[in-house]
Amino acid sequence: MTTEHSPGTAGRRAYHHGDLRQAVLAAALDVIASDGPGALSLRDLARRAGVSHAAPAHHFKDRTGLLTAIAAEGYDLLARALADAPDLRERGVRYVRFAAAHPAHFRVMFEPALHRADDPGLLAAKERASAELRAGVTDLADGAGTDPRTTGIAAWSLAHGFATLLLTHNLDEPLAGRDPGELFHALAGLTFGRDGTFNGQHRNGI
Amino acid sequence: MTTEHSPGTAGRRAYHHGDLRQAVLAAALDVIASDGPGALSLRDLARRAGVSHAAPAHHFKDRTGLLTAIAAEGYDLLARALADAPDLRERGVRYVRFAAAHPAHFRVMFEPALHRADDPGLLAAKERASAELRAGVTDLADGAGTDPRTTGIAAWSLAHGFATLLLTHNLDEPLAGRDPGELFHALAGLTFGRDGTFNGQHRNGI
DNA sequence: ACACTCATCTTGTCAGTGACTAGATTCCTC
DNA sequence: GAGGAATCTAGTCACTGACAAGATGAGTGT
Repeated sequence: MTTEHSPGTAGRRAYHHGDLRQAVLAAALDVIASDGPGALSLRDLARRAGVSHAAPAHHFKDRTGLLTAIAAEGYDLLARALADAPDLRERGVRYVRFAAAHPAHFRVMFEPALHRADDPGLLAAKERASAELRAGVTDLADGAGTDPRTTGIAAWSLAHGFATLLLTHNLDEPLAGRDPGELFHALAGLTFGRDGTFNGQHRNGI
Repeated sequence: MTTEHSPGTAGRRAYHHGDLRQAVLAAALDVIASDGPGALSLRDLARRAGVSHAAPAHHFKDRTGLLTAIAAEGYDLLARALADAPDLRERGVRYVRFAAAHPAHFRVMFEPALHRADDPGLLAAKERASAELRAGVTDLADGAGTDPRTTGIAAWSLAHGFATLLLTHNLDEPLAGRDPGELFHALAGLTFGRDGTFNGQHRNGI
């Protein structure tokens, strides 16, 4: 239960948890993924970790601090997941896979009311993820006359909408157990070409 | 403040509020739209309406009941907003406009953890909205060999993602005060043809 | 006018929660 | 091994959601 940080004190409950921050984060992700951020209780997380009710506050200041840390971690994971994607379509697939693999992070990231918007760590991670998203679109700025900005919003909307509907169980029936990434890959083929450009550009370019 | 239900008792505070249900609903939508569902407090809503802290419970049973009522009302409003749309593209625009006009409803609708999933009223309203969404896609089932089901998910994802990003303030900068509906109209033109079919169908059909 | 019933609202209460404070314990570094 | 910083405990306060019991008023039939 409580991790013993020193072998010598085996049997006696350690005063220090060892890695309370990680334990609280992990428990919080569990709760959020299954019951949403509203079901989060700092005292419950403390109980799960086997520490007093006020212990988590030292690591995260308050509830908002915990959620801010989760959001920042989420943006960081997303940025890393998107890096080095070959084209826009694959980037979208990775976006969807990220949401499926880290549902708690994803939900908290896109609920601004939950975190401290001016947190430096959050802002930095968000900027990294944002840069990765933008990078995916500039690849196709060489195309026809369509505004790349608008195109980027379209691509982001498609992936984000799919991910959101997935997490809110609105695609459970159509998926029927299939891999969400595969379905999105197929679906993106209807709107994006294999080379990562919009079909509309080709059509307009003819 | 408190509506007097009888002219004779003017000046004396009425024992009955008059329309507490509507007052609580309206206040709840205000709070949710500005600070999210997590900031909802039944006692605060009661205070705003000028009634005792337990009065709202009679109308909504509990917190979940209140949110379920909001979700049901939202699905009902959405179904009505989508009805009689000329084509899929316009249906998408209306979907986005609905989210912008009823942000609180929209947020609660797509957070299943907040409502009682087996509520009959909710299920009925949800089915009405779902039927309207499906109706928009069957219009283009006459097209080429692409799976209409997949096409429907793509269209829904695009509109839903745009709406979600809009409400989470991720499109504030690109929009810069412009009408979200207009931007989505333009954006949908990149993926849907003017007649409400996917560009990809034409391309494949050539 | 009267009794009956039901919906609505009030008052009182309970356990659980987030935030804060002061103090105890342990770790780390010099 | 001493001092300081990090981590955790214990106690408290205001607030919240949920529940129960009772008060008030509206509507209805006679």
